[in-house]
Amino acid sequence: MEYSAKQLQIIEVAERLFSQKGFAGTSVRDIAQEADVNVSMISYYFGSKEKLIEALFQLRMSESRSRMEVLIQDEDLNPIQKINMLIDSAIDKLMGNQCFHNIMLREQLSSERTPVISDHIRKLKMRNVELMQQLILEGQEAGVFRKNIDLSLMSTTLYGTINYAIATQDFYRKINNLEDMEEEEFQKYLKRRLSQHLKSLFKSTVTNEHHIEN
Amino acid sequence: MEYSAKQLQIIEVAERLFSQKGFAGTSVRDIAQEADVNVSMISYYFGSKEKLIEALFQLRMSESRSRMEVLIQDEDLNPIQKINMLIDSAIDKLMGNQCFHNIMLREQLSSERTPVISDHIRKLKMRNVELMQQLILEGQEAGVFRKNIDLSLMSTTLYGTINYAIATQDFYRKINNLEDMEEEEFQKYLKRRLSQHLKSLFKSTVTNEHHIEN
DNA sequence: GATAAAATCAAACGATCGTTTGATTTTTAT
DNA sequence: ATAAAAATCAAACGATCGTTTGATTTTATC
Repeated sequence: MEYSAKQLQIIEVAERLFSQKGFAGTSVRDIAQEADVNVSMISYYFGSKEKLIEALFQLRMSESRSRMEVLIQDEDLNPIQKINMLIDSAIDKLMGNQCFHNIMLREQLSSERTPVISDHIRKLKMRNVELMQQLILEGQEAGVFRKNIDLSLMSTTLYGTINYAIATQDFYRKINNLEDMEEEEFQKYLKRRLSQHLKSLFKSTVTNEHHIEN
Repeated sequence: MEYSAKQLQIIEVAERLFSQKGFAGTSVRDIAQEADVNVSMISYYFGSKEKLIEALFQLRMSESRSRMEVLIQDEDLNPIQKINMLIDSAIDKLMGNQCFHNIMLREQLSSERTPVISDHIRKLKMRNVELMQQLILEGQEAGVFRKNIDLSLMSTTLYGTINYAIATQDFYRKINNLEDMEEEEFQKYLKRRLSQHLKSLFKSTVTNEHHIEN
């Protein structure tokens, strides 16, 4: 599906507003006004408000054809390096599309989801979990990773941490006295800290054998 | 503030519906119907829909007077044991009030928040972060914890992981072939796995010195 | 059991919702 | 230049929104 400049404009405004105020909390008149088009253009172009968010998902999902799948095959990288690449790739993707991933997280919190959208999300999550599973199994076979790792919870920690960090970034700014930092600089800073933090977390967890008391 | 049985009934129904469909996605008529009261009773008791969700926050926040603060002082526990207690306490709290914490997470995703509510959330998060900070500093002074730990990102990982695990629990069920498990049993199972996972994560990260390449 | 207060209700309020209509303008194709 | 197609618009549609009204019933107080 190809979209005209006007259509893309509508989609992008909708993305921002859905992210800020939620789907139900955003009216088509809000979108029309900020996108500088007539209200009726939304139904005219997309059919309905519901179809609009589906178009947004369709578009963003089609863009996310990840380069990870091929990079993962690289023989020159050791398991830890591959995991680190996966972490940075996830950080880049989520922090580079904060509005969209905010919407996606909101969708996952809802119990009344559109089948079309939840299918998209399920497929994407499946890909992510399988990717990490493949990487960790590789590391285990190479003998560098410990055996008893909860694969799906490792994914949960990766995406849960990034999502939550993005959701609470204002709070992070405040308690770390970074309120004077320029927005762009702060984004870079947060990315770097997240990267260090998650790599440290994953490396030590995945490589060290140890038992948990209690 | 004291609430009658009817008022509590309304609050509890509202909590469930806000959790399932979001605040804007839930109508006062939905709430009234499921709570088996007349629509006007919501304005009559709480003043408005907005005041209703504020009452919900007020109530749940007042209940959450954590026992952690005192248990943390226990001299007989070593730093790791205290961290483990903090983890289990967080899991219990979030998984025991999934609806409310779902709403709270949604609020944090919104940029147009009610000041009353975002104040409550900020205060709660501050408490949590300070608690973990205190524990980790204690471990560092005792010489068992490494020095370069991103304190606020440890909190982010703890709450981000639990929140995301709850949000995606259906997916977790599916990929781990647990679809036949009874709901109650699954909740216990997820709690146990989360506990093991997070304790393993924290212990290895917090105790082992190592540098991160890249 | 009379009186006041609290609770409950159906109905209606004005506002806003997503969507459609039908006329008009702009663009495209011949 | 002309006809067809696409885009744009103000206006209106019916539905639903949160809230209020005013009458009625229930409960509490003496």
